[in-house]
Amino acid sequence: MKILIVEDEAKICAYLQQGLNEAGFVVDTSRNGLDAHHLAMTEHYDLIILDVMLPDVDGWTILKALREAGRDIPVLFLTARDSVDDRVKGLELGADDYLVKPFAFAELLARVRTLLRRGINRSTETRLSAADLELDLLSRRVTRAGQRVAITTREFALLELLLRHQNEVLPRSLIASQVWDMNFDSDTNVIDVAIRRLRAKIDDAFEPKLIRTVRGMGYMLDTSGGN
Amino acid sequence: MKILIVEDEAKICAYLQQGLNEAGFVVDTSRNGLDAHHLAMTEHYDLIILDVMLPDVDGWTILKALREAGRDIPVLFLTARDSVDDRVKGLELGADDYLVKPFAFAELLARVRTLLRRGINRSTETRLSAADLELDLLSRRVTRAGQRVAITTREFALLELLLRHQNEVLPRSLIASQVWDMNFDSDTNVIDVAIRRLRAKIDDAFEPKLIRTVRGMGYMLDTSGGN
DNA sequence: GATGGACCATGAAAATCCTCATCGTGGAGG
DNA sequence: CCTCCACGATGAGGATTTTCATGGTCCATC
Repeated sequence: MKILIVEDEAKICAYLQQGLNEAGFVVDTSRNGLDAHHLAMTEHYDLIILDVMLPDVDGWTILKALREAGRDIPVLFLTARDSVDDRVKGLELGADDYLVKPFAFAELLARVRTLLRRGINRSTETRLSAADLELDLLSRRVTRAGQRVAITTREFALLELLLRHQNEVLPRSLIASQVWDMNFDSDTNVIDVAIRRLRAKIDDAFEPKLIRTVRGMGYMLDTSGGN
Repeated sequence: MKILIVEDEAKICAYLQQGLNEAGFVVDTSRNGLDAHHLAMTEHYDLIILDVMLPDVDGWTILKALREAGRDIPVLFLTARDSVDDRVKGLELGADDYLVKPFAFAELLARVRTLLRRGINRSTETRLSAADLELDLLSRRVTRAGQRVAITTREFALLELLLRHQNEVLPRSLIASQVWDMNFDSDTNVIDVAIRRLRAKIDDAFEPKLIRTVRGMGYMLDTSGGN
């Protein structure tokens, strides 16, 4: 599997390359948009990791050019934490996933694998939702019944996981591995507490309750309205 | 590469197995000490991951038996956070590394790889030290000039990294990748702050200063006493 | 239907961590 | 030698996360 990394910051670029190499991928890198575009048009890549902020041409432009040239390579966007609105437009151009800096390498790797596994692109997921709960992956914004809800990083990760597996029971161990990097400490209740915080924010003041406890199993995001 | 996991807690066992499988290892598991011993004696493994707390025979006994039978398989111990003194003895029996629960999977994987890479066992590292600074890997205890110093998880990870690479300059990016799971946010000073906290604990009140800043490069643990 | 135990919920406190603003300092270039 | 600038140090503040203690609830068993 061959991956092209387009990222101007040398350190980040080097570490992504190293990390992905160690994970068994062949990796090319480009530090600017023009070379990136050229490479993407001439070489064959299974995936492109594309920083939006580049010194010359920005990421969207490159993506757009690729798509217009009929190239259906999966693209994983790297975006900076701020400057939200700007970015939305880019993702609408056909990126396949996004990642907001800063991020853990494990996270990147997981997404890379997902993208590669599902083959050619499956169009952008900008938001997830269940009932009247909406979660905007790009801006990391959450609304319930139209109301904006403030949410922290961990809470977001947890909620995203729940939403990506609606109506599936998620065992604690799975949650721990996804949201806490597989930190399975049998005698801690971090997850319970995190669920509690999440409920306080998105369920306490609303109906129907979305987060359901499945005794002895774990938690699930239940859209059936309770039955 | 074939690994044997000996761990009684089903969840942990399953997740280790899954994780290591995905990382490309062949994995057998055992939920108790007797089977584990039997497997280790009959099958060929490149590494054994061994929980000390088992329902029947404890980890040390198994390790001891293996060593006495002349089996030089690398062993990675999993220990619980508490009950410190008990454990020290086990490690003296010839385990090759240890890991204190809870731990991140990334950490486990790193150690597994290290152990496999360096081939047959290289005897236990129970503690690291530099000048009058001592760090007990098992109990996660730190002393400077004989005085016990309280330390947090992150601080410990950072200090361990510095100690494992004494007199080498560690670039920020490397530190970020090791201590923060490759969380490279170019404009944050988490590392600086963490170094600050560490210095406050192990350097401020002592001489010589061990943590040295290498301008433009990073930090290093310097045992040369400053020159 | 009572009892006990495992499992979960919850609030509050404590620990830890990160951000931010400001200050200090070393070194290059004048 | 002086000035300026980039880089690092530092303290304070706040946000987040974790721990802990307690209380509630479900369910198996008697």
